[in-house]
Amino acid sequence: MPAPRFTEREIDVMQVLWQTGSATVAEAREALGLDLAYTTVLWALQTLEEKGHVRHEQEGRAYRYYATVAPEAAGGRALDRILDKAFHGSASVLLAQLVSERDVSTEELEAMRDLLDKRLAERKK
Amino acid sequence: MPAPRFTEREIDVMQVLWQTGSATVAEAREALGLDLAYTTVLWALQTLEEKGHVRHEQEGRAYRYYATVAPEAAGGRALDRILDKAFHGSASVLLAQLVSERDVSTEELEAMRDLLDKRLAERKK
DNA sequence: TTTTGTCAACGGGCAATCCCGTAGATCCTC
DNA sequence: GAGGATCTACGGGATTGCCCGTTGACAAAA
Repeated sequence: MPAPRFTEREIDVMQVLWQTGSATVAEAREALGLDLAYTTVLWALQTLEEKGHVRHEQEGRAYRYYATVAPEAAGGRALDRILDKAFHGSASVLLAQLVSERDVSTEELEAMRDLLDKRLAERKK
Repeated sequence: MPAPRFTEREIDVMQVLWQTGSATVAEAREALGLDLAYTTVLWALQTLEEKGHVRHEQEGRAYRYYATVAPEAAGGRALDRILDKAFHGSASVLLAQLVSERDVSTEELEAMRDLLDKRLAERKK
């Protein structure tokens, strides 16, 4: 229900959780690579939990944190913003930018085209 | 050289400049629609200029502001971030999110597919 | 000349973000 | 037990984003 909006650090931490599935503070700190104090990472996780984007379970003496928001949901919301602000709401202009000036593999391009074909076929019906 | 990164308000203001081409403070304030004080909009433009994302020319007694960054460039950079953080760097997953849960017209879908076809054809050569 | 209106510049205030040091609890080892 | 390691909780400091009121410059109208 809540529309996730993340700050800089928050999204860094979320990325770790999305990639690893879950993490303790120490694990997240390690995965981040940045040179942050333990309590800084703890603070980020606690504020994320306060906002409901993360939950934790006790694991021994430590907390293990889990994302409660799927990356696609967060990404989708961010996409909305960019689409509106920078691409006039045009998905095709966004796509053009996405595949230009960026190395997208042939396989990926084909997958993308197939996806669109499929969606167009459905629409025809 | 400059890697544009915008805050909330900044992007609002940039959007005005992108849409209208240029604007004085008063014009931008008007176009924003939000109920902001004159000096608040001025502040936003001045900080944007400080960061090099905007420039101004004298026009009568007022300044006329222009964006120095194309919306596609700003959007592309933002896309980079999302692609990396929320979509594992996969453009196709991002595309899937883009066309689902969002109303994209059939024409637009076709334009997107054609774009990908074209790009794939070029790659074959 | 006086008044009025519009403009940029300047400074201050508030809240959020970000970061860390310290304290207190708990467990493990000796 | 005592000492060390590891964890969360708590509070404070620095920075940044954000917003506005006031001031002074300037010109046009009265």
